[in-house]
Amino acid sequence: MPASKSNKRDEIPDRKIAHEETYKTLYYSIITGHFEPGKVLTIRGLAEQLGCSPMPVREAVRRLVALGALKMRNTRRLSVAPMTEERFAEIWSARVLLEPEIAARAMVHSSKALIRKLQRIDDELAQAIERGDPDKYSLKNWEFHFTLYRASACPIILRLIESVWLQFGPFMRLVTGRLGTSYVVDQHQKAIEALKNKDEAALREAIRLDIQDGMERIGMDFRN
Amino acid sequence: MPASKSNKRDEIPDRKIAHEETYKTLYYSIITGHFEPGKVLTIRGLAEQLGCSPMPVREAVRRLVALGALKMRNTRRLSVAPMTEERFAEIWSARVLLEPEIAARAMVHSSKALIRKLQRIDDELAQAIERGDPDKYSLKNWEFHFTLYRASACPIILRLIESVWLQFGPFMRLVTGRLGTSYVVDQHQKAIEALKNKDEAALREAIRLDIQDGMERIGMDFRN
DNA sequence: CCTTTGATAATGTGATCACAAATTTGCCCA
DNA sequence: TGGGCAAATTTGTGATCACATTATCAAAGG
Repeated sequence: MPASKSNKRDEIPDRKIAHEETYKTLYYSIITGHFEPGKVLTIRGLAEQLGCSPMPVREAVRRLVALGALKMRNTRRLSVAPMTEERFAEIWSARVLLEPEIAARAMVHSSKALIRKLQRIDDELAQAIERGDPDKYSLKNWEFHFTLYRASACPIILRLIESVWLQFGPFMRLVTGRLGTSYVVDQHQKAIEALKNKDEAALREAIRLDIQDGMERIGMDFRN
Repeated sequence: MPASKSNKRDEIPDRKIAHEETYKTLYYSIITGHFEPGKVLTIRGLAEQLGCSPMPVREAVRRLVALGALKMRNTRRLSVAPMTEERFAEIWSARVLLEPEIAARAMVHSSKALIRKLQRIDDELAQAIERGDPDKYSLKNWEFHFTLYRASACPIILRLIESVWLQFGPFMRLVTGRLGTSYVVDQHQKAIEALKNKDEAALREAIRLDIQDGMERIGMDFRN
């Protein structure tokens, strides 16, 4: 403990807190589409599944309800947020509103290291598509977007986008099943190119089209 | 219980749930600026203050942390979200991004009843300014915006805006003190006019300017 | 065979207790 | 008088129990 006045910042690595770990587990499960929309959950059930007491699950669930990922009905029934056509359209709008903007802000802080990282993630994503691995596809797609968005250094807007992703994540489960049946232009590559060229308009457009492609593919499944 | 098949919808009025009531209480306190940014809070302290056990407070706090209103440091220290210049600028951006958009969507569902309601709220707001009542001013300003935004029938985007307001709410406390010292153009009236005329561009601009006025007044206090 | 109606099981909620970690206090020493 | 160290308090976290309410399901009734 060299400095006493400047070291008041709490930079403790990260203690293992059960409800935090529980939250992360549920977070990734939801955002990569492992939960079916509307699926009924129970706190005790999740606790047993995760090997902990109901207490940490209660707190993690409360956070996810606050973000709109889960829904707690007034009949004391917990479920994954269901999807309706209205919700779907609104999520789409919110994504188009927020994500091109944060991508543009990320470009300011762009670096060669970031571009390499994004390229590597997109390579792995392409592999996942080839191999027909929907779980890995979802994960890598999430990684690509949030690696880019995090570079923006806009934590508040990032949190808003996280909330939106948590709400349509369960819906991706329905689309990942028919992965690879329809070829899509790789907007991620266009985004990387735009980053290299420092072309903000092109980046915004690439993100917007990527959202459109993804949501249209989900939307196909939605109307059945 | 007349219909059995159609009445499966759970329209139970609203049971009194302690942690829900606690959340609402804290929500209004934060969003109307009753809490100082960075102020240290304790779960037990709030529980005693609200006259309940720590349990409901824990759940309410967890929700508010998820929305960015409160901050839980890894040293187990709970506080109102502090403010920095970067956070302030980002909140401003998020507001300009989201609020004119949702206002425009509200115009589609606009009605004479809505316009009357907004006019009444703005009258009360003007009274609050005259009387130098900062608490009522904050409340009525919140009422005005969210009454308008709720009319958009966009619950997801509305939740995002709620999250943003919860994050700059505590900061309003610093500005409401010098209420009335500087005259500002009433952008609310321009917004109401735009609603009457179904002029989307004018409504967007009124909301944008209202945000700008408000944030600039807050920003003045911020740099001292 | 379908609907209704009991009883039974399961669930979210709230309270209380135990504990480790962090903060605060108070004392001592230079 | 000022700064550092250790005791004592406070705090968030996790577990467990009790309870009102809701969902589940089998049996009775039409």
